This record gives sequence, structure tokens and C-alpha cells, in this order.
Amino acid sequence: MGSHFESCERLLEPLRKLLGMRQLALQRAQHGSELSTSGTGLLSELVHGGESRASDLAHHRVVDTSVVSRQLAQLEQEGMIERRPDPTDRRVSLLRATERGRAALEERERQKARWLSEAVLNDWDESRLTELDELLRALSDDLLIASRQLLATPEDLVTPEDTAEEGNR
Amino acid sequence: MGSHFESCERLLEPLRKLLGMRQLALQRAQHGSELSTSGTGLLSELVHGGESRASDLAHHRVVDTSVVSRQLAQLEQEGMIERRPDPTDRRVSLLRATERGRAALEERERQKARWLSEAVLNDWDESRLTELDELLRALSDDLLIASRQLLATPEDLVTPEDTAEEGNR
DNA sequence: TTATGGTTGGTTGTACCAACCAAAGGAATG
DNA sequence: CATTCCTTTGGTTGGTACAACCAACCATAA
Repeated sequence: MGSHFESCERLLEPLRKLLGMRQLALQRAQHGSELSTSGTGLLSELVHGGESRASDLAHHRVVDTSVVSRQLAQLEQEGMIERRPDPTDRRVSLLRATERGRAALEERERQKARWLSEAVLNDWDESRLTELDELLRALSDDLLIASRQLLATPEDLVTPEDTAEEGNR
Repeated sequence: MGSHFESCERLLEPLRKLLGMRQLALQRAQHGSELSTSGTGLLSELVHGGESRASDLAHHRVVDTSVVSRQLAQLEQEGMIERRPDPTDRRVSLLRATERGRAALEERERQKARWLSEAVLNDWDESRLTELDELLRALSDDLLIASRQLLATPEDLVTPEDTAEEGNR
């Protein structure tokens, strides 16, 4: 049988481990800073992607707009982002990071990068890091795309068909 | 400056994206099956790691024992695992997956692998997959280890030093 | 009128911490 | 020795926080 499938099967284990590391690790690599944890991702999106509307952010991150809405409210209250009404459509706000936001994000990123570099990947050589970066990017992009498609279809996800009942092996 | 640090810095973006994909994707790649979502990780640990005690599982996954306790209760109620008292220490239960649990897990894994293979990584060639697998494993291991150390130390995480002052909320 | 961007209310799942019980494992004491 | 504490450790349960979802809702566009 396709060993492609088998490779993917093997991949599940490390992938689960990695994805399972929710609030750990990187999330924790933050102490002070008045930047709320959950908002960081969004802020990053804004800093790197420039002025955006809320719905775009939601689409990018593949989360519900309500989630984005609340995170934005928080970020705004923290002074990390600013809104300005879209001149061409008064329903939408255009969002961008403030100076303060940019600084806070950068600080946070630096902390995380330091931790990664010193505590986690200290014995990785340069080429390995580059390789990882390249693959990780590709993977996360593909996952994101597939995820979007998946939620776009109210269809059943992975095609049941053989999942009728157990008849293990 | 050390380009190692810079590489790690670059790595943050794809890493965030990936870790941010909480309930999406893989988690969703499950429809029927009476196996609870959150328990899957634990069950997998049991199937692959053999009979274990609860505290070991918690340590492995780097989560609170209370979390494990509840997930185990759920899994037991679903008939996915069994407990038996440790003959040498009556405080502890030894846990192992039931046949049913093994089957359910395998089924779930197969679904995910299929989705990965067909919807996500379909255009990846074999060598790329292997490479990814290797790096991902190494990364997740290193992250896990570093995370354990991090929680082991009541110390401050990433060396505050410049983060004195207020922390409002 | 209907569709769309965004917000808010309500619910669920999952994590944490703290408090707790039960069993072990040592001392100190009879 | 055996017995009675005291501390430590494995595990569970209560309470709380947070992030995600869906549904219902305004305001504005088309």
C-alpha cells in the first residue's frame, strides 16, 4: 500500500505531541508584559500583515469571528492595537498595531526565541534549524489550507464509509 | 550576532501557527467513534507505552495530574481503559488500554492519517515526509523536556530582570 | 429586503490550583 | 519488637479561568 499513507501515519505521533502542547512551553515563555497571551497571535498577524479587517484575521487564523472580536477588544484595551473606520464601508474597522503593540510583541518574541535557542534547541546546528523552519512552514501552511477547506464544507469530514461499525482488525 | 538565535527567532512564526491550531484539523478529523477527543492522547500513550500509572502519564504529557485523572475517568467510562490496583502499592492504579480502546484508537489514527495523506500532504514526496518526521520528533522531544524542566523550577521562567514593575490585571 | 461585518450572550471543554483522602514510610516511644 | 505519630506521595474532587463554538443581534450595504 502507498507508503505515503504510512509515512503520514508515522507522522501522527510527533504531531500530536506537538499540537498537544497547548498552554505549555511557548505560551508560558512570558512573564510580565501587559500583553495578553491569547492576543499575541493576532497581534503578530497585524504587525506582519499590516492593517486588516477583523474578518480577514479570523479567516487567516481559522477561528470564529467572535473569538477575534473579543481578542481585539482586549488588545485595544491594552493599547496594543488601534481601530479606524474603513472609509469605504462604515461597518468595518481597520485594525493596526500601535507602537506600543509592536514593542510588546517584539519583546515577547525575543523572550521566546531566547528560550528556544537556549533551553530547547541549543544543540541543533544551523542547517538543521533551517531545514526545520522550511518544513514547518510548509506543513503549517498546508494544514491551515486544509483546515479552511474542511470547515468550509458542512460535509462529513473524512468520509465515513468504512466507519460503519467497529470490526477492528 | 549568533545566527542560531536568529534562526530560532524565525522559527517562531511557523511554530506559533502550528501550535495555535488547537481544536482544528487533527482534532476534528473524527466523527463517530465513542472515543472522547481529549482522551485520545492519553489512550495513545497507554497503547504505545504499555501499562502505566496515572502520575507517569501526567509527567509524560506535562499536564496536571487532575487533568489526567478526569480524562482517565472518562476513558474508563467509555470502556477504553481498565484499571487494576498495583499489588505493591495500594494507592496506585495501573492503567492499560482495553481491546476496545486499542481498536478505537487505531480507527481514529487511521482517519487522521488518511486526512493528512489525502488532504494535507498529498504533494509531499517520501523523503520530505521522512525528513519532517525526524525533525518533528526531535523538536517535540526537546520541547517536552524543556517544558518539564521549566515547570520543575519554581524559578522565574526566562529570567525577568528587565520586567520588574506592575502587572495590572 | 436581504446579505454581510461585527458584537454580545450563553455554553462547553480543558486547563490550573487548592483542598482533600488514603496509603506508605520513617522516626520516636512504649 | 510493636505502636503511634508525622510527613510524603498518588490520586480525586471542587472551584475557577480562559478560549473556542454557535446563535442572536445591530448597523450598514447592496
